[in-house]
Amino acid sequence: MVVAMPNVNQRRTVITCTNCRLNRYCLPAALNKSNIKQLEAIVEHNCSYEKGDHLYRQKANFKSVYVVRSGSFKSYAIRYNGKGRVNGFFFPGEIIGMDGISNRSHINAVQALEHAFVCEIPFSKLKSLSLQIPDLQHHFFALMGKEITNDQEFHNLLSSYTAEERTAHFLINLSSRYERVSLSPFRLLLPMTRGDIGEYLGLSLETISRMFGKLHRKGLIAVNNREIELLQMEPLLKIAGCATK
Amino acid sequence: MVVAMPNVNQRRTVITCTNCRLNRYCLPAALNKSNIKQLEAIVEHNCSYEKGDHLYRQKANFKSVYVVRSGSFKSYAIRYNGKGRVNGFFFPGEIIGMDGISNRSHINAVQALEHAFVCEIPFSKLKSLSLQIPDLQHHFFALMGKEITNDQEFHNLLSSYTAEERTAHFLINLSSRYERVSLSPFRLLLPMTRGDIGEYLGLSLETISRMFGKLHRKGLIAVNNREIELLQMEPLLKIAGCATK
DNA sequence: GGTCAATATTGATTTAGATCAAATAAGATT
DNA sequence: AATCTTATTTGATCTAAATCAATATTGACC
Repeated sequence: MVVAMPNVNQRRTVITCTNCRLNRYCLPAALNKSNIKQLEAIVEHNCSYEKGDHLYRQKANFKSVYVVRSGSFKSYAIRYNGKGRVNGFFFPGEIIGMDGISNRSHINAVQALEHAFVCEIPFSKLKSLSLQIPDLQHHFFALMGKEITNDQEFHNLLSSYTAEERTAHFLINLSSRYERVSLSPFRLLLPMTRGDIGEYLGLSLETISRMFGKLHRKGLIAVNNREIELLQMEPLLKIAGCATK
Repeated sequence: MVVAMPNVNQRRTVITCTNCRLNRYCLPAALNKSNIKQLEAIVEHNCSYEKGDHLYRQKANFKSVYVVRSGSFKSYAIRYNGKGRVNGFFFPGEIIGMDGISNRSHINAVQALEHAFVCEIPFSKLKSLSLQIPDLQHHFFALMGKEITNDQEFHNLLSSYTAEERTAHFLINLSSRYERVSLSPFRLLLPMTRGDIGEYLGLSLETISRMFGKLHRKGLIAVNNREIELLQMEPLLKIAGCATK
C-alpha cells in the first residue's frame, strides 16, 4: 500500500499544540505561548482514523472543527438526485468541518483516504475562547476567509479551464500544500484515486488518466501509479494558470 | 431600462439599521435593540453607486464588508491568463466583500448592475464589536459559513450538472433570494446579461439563451427579455436538483 | 504464492455544449 | 425620430471530453 502522507507524529509522548510539529501552520500560529496553552486545553488531540473511516457523514450534527495531523481526507456530498461527489481534499495542517458552521449540520461527508490522525476542536469552545483572545478570533476569520477565496478560485477553474489546465492546476495546488508541511513539492504521493480527482475537477476518471499521460508525454511530469513527479514547474505553472514569477 | 431591484429605501429620512426594512435579513437580525445601536454606530449607511460603478476592484485593499440595501451587483475575477469571469451576484440583504478577509486584499472586483445603495461596515470595527457582542461574532461566523456552503454546493453544480440543470438551478436560486426580501419569487427581473449568467454557470451565452428557450418550450417558464416568469415550480425544482419536499 | 476486487490505462465512438455566423431586438445617444 | 451600440436569439458546424469497452495493473486477502 502506498502511504502518501507519512505519519509524522507517532511518538509516544503526549501530544499538545505546544510540541506539535505543525503548530506553525495551525491555529497556534497566531497565538502567544500563554494563549496556546488555553487553546490546547480545549483541543482533543490525536483522534485516530483508518482508511475509509468517516470523520463525519452528510447531515451529521456540527459540533467541532478538525485539524489534520497526519494522513489525508476527502469530503464529498451527494444530492438527493445523485449528483455531485468529491468536493475537497485535506492534508496535514488543514482544517475540516467549516461546512457545518452555518446551519449546525454538515453538508458534506468526510472520509479518511489512509490511516490518519486529527485534532478535534469543539466549535462552541473555540468561539468562547475567540471572545477572550482577539488574535484567535482574527485568525479564525482569516481561515474562513481563506476557505472562501479558495472556493471562489475553484469556481473560476471549473467554469473556464480545460481538462489539461485543471489537471495541471490540481498538481500545482497539491505541490504547494505538500511543501507547506515540509513534504516534497516535486514528488507527490497521491492518496486518492483517479476517480476521486475526476469528481473533484468535474472530469471523468479516464480524462484524468489521459491528462496525466499528456503531461507526461510533454515531459512535464513522471507518472508511476499514485506517485507523480513534477519535472518542469515553469510550464506546469503556466498551464495551471498560475503567475510564474 | 429594466430596473430589476426596485430601490426601496429612497425616502429622505435618515436611514439606520433600526428603521431599515432589511434588518430582519441583515446583521441586526441576530442582535437585541441596544446591540443594534452599537452596530449602527459603525455602519456607513446608504453609499450610492450607479450602474457600472465599482464597489471595489481586484487587488484593492480590504477594509470593509458591504451589505446591499437596494439594486444589485456582480463580482468577477480575471486571472493573469485571462481566464475566469463572473463568480457571484448580490441582491438586497446580502453581504459583499468576504473575498478580502483572508489576505487583506480583494481577489474579485465588484460592479453595480444597476443603480444601487449599500451600507459599508469597516471590518476592523466589526471585529472589535464582535469581541464585545458574542451574538454578533456568532452571526458573522454563520454568515461566513453560509458563504462556504454556498460555494461548495456550487462546486457540485459546476462539476456535475448539465446546462439545463444549471440554468434551472440558477432561476430557482434567484427566486428564493428574491422571495427572502419580499420580491416576487415567480416574476424575476434579471439585472444581468445572458453573458454574465453564462460566465457564472460555466456556459456560453448562447447556451443560456437556448436553455431559457428549452424551459419555455416545456412550459416551465415565460421569457420576455430580462423578465423571467416561473410558471411551474415543481418540475423546475426537480430539474434544478432541489428536494421538492 | 494465488485468487479476487479495485484501480488504471488505452482505444473507439458519441454527444453536449462551444464556436462561428447571421439576423433581430432593445436601449442609449444624438 | 434616427442612429448606433449592445444584447439576444437562432441555426450550422465543430470539438473537447464523456461514454462505452476492453485490457492491464495493483493491492488486498486467503
